[in-house]
Amino acid sequence: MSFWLMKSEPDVFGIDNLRTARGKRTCWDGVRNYQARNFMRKMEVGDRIFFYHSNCAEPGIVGLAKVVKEAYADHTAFDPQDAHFDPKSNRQQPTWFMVDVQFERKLSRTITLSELRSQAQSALDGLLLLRRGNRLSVIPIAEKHWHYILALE
DNA sequence: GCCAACGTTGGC
DNA sequence: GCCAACGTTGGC
Repeated sequence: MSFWLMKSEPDVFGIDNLRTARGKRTCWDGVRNYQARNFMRKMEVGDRIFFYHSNCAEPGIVGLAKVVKEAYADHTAFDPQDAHFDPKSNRQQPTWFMVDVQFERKLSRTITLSELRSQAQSALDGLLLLRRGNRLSVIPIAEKHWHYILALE
């Protein structure tokens, strides 16, 4: 089993959108970055996910989710009407993939980015989320970091 | 293959 | 709204 962090903008799709989605689950479509795509293709059913709110007043981890379907073609790349349409991707040989994720629970409070950053030099050394200039929307989390961060709740 | 221009991400 | 960081594109 592996551990991940996935970013989403709360104004677009926040933790409450996942909580109230049908089956409390959704397909994670729209990823158009090769590194993030490659991480998603490594995901397995049962993998744990930190749900992270980005581009908002208080960026940080707000909930937990899990992988419920492994990577498959992101159909939004085939739709010319979709904002994430990519003419280079096709059904025979898809460029982009998505996984399905399911809500587990909200945290009792937001574990903020600044809080994580304050420990970047010690307990959370090497956390990719804290790497300078990092913009990846899908990030692997070391198991020891996962447990440490959860204990901050 | 280099690199400038451009678009996007995301913290602040 | 600003801007640094980064990825992608396209001319050469």
